[in-house]
Amino acid sequence: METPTRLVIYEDNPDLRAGLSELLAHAPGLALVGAFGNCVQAADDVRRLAPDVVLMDIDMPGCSGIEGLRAVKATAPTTNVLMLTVFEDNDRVFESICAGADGYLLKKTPPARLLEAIGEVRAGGAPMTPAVARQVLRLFPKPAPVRAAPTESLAHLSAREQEVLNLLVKGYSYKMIAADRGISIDTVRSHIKKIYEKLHVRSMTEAVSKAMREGLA
Amino acid sequence: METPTRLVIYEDNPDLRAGLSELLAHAPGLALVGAFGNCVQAADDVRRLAPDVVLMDIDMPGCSGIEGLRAVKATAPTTNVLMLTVFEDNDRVFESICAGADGYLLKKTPPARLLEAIGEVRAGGAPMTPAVARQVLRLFPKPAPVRAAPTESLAHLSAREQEVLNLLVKGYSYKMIAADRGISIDTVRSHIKKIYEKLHVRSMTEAVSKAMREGLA
DNA sequence: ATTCAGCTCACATCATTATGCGATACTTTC
DNA sequence: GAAAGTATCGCATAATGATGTGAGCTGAAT
Repeated sequence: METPTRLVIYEDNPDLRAGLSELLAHAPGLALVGAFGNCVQAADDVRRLAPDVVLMDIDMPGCSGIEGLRAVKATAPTTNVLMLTVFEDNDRVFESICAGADGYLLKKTPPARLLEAIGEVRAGGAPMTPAVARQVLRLFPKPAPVRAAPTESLAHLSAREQEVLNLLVKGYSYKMIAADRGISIDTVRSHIKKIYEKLHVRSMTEAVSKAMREGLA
Repeated sequence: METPTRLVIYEDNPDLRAGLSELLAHAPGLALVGAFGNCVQAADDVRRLAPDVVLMDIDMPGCSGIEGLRAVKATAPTTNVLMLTVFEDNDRVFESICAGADGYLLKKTPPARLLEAIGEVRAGGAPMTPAVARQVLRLFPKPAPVRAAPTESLAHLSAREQEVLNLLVKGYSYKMIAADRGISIDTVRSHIKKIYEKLHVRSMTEAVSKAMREGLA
């Protein structure tokens, strides 16, 4: 490790930025070459400073970290970008991943782990907080194979209810479900009523939409 | 955490199985309730032993760990399954994820980290070796373009029709769509009729299901 | 032994959807 | 300039869905 890893930080909170800079500037094998409070000039910064790794806060006012991520990746695709966030927000995890983030850490990550993560990403890994990793797995499109581990809300459904919901997703009507399962249409009604309660929806369409979004693809 | 975490191990190598058992049997907060050399009876084992967490070796002769994973998830979807492997093989990572694995660790993972991972998965996380995480991320951006280009059938819809279909997917009723777009409910009917013709469906649910499958996620 | 959750069924009533038929008007295309 | 496609609206009827209330049966959990 002769040449140190060139590092750039984006973090809007001045205190936190100072803290991170302090920590990382003196770490062996690292060279902190820039620390910014916003990422409006990210493309420029990256071109000029040629960092190996970028730490990008995702929750920044004005220009969000995701835009910053896109700018960095558009300018220098090989730069490794680690996203930092306080939230485990589903949407942003997804967006970040689609935009090519190389890792995703919560801000509460201890400093030692942060240094470790920088090493890992340089070694071709993708450091992730386990909680985030779980979300990533959930987001994962589940094509042909057997689906398992339905999402939370879907998990409260009884076996029969999940069965009925599956048929709804296939476009079955009450009548068809009753015929298919050999039960009365009133029983189907009963199941569907419970499904609605549990999923907090009020129509078949909502139920189908929710079910598919939550993994019953 | 009064009740210990019930644990089951699948690992074909007797030495390694013994080692793991030794390690985990005496760990605080853990109760090792089973250790098997193959997973042909996985469904049965899980039903009988009701484990909270399963450690599944992915490289087993006869019945692969992925089949074991599927069996476990099919029998008890809430059981957390951690996959263990020596290889960072892309296909198997992918298959495991699709089958609902809750974590993915390399066998060279130090024992301490393994214990940590069990805790993490119980806490709703998805522990992953960084190298595996990277692969998972790589698998991601690819499905995205698929979604970006709506399938043929969806493309035949006029702008207005796609608009209406989008609202259907959000769970809107005819009435709500009419209000939202400032058009009469009969116009909504008219649009929806055409949508049905073009998509070859006969109900809102079918339309929603088809729309979501074909990219309107 | 009792409670509780899930599965089953019934009846009633109102709201919403599905479908057919028809009409006017505007654009784009041939 | 006619034809084709889109967007708009109206009316009517039959089918389906949404919701409430109530109730018997089972098996698992306490």
